[in-house]
Amino acid sequence: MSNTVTIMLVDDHAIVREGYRSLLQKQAEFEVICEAGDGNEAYNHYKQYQPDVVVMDISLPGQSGLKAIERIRQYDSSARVLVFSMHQNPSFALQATRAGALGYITKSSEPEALIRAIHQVAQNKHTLSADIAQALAMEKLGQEQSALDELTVREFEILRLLVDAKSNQAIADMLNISPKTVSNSHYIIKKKLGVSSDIELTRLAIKMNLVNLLDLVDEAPGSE
Amino acid sequence: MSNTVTIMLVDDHAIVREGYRSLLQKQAEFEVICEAGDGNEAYNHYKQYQPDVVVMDISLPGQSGLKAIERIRQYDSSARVLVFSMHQNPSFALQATRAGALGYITKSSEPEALIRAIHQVAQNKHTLSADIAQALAMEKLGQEQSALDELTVREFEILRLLVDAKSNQAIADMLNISPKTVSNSHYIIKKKLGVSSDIELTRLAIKMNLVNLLDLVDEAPGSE
DNA sequence: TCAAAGCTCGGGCAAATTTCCCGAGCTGGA
DNA sequence: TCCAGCTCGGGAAATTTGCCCGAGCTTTGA
Repeated sequence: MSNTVTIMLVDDHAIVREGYRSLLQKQAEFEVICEAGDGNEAYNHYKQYQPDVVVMDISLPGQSGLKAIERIRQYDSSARVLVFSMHQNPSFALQATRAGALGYITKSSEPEALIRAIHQVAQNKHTLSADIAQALAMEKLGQEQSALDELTVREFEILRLLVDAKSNQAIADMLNISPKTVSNSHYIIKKKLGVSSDIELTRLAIKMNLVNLLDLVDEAPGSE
Repeated sequence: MSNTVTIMLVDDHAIVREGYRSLLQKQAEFEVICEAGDGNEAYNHYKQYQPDVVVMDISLPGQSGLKAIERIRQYDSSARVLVFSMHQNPSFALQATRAGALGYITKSSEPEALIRAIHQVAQNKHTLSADIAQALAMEKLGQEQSALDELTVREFEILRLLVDAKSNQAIADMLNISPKTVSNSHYIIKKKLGVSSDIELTRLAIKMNLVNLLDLVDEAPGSE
């Protein structure tokens, strides 16, 4: 039997992809057959190359990685996606699995953990990195359920764009929905999260690690 | 003469380091002789291994990577540090060079750019990735001033209360003015600061250090 | 001392947005 | 098949924003 696992890497940074590619290629049983820099490309490449496993960073700029997972899973309901993210917030893991990811592993993990996780996912098994599993367990115990989990996948996605200071129109264009829907979602999100102003919303988002504080200082120069 | 360039990698994510190591080792003339996961370790390892070039992600959690650069340069004023960061904000590059870095390159760059940059830095030459150079030039043209100085004292005061997520009515009571005045000021402030939504306003305020980030994290529900 | 300039405060009012409710069209179970 | 829940957006009232205005200050400087 062939043990080779074909892999697609999705990350918006070319160098980062290159690094992972090098790392993964050391494992004889892995073969990185394609890469993508955004959600759209990921979807198209998936159809084209049919990798066994998709290793994806969901924090893609612009088009959400979550959406890409959904689309890929829609196209191929047996697609195996491993989310590989810098976010240690369990809510991200939750949203990712809701979107159809089989595994979620943080970049803080050991390299071996990534290797292991890919093997797991290749065998269609769920996998979570230790830190996330722990955090999730704590959350379950503590009942301190993050209000973020109340949000649907779509709402979560919209929230991320909102707190990224994108306009309703821009979000609407990005998600191919009406600005009115964005505005409605904005309202629902605030309601679910129990905040009454955008300022509170932004603070909450930062508190919840939905906003990378370092990005704040970043304010990309040529964006939009 | 020996063309080999010895390198220390500094990044808080082990997997990421592993990836870069794989990538760099492909170049025969590079040798990664040590790694560090935080600023302290970077400093100690530098003293111990004396690498030719330090390739460092400054976005380390906790102690800043900038601080580490300063310490390393203090110990060895001829240390050659290449900052390798996800941040496209030129001010990061500025801060990095102030701290003593010889080069600054973003993760969005091509892998070859990283290789080239390491060579440059090894030869004690300055280097900037193209995107940063461009952004810096733009900024010079754009004359980005501290917009906060435009605000009157009163406006500044109101701004601080606003981004503290206080309601118009609460602020009005606090300052003994009408909510309408608060609302007017709110508008004027946004206008002066050149933002169009409260989300942008909040982000800006955080960027400008008007908001105590510790306060934000403080009330966090399920963390720690 | 008077005028000019600038701040603070708030009224007015049209335009825009938010808030809340509603129904339609899916989809994934039970 | 039916139910539940998600997504999407229309409608309409309530609220806020955007912009302009003028009235009282206080400060500055000729």
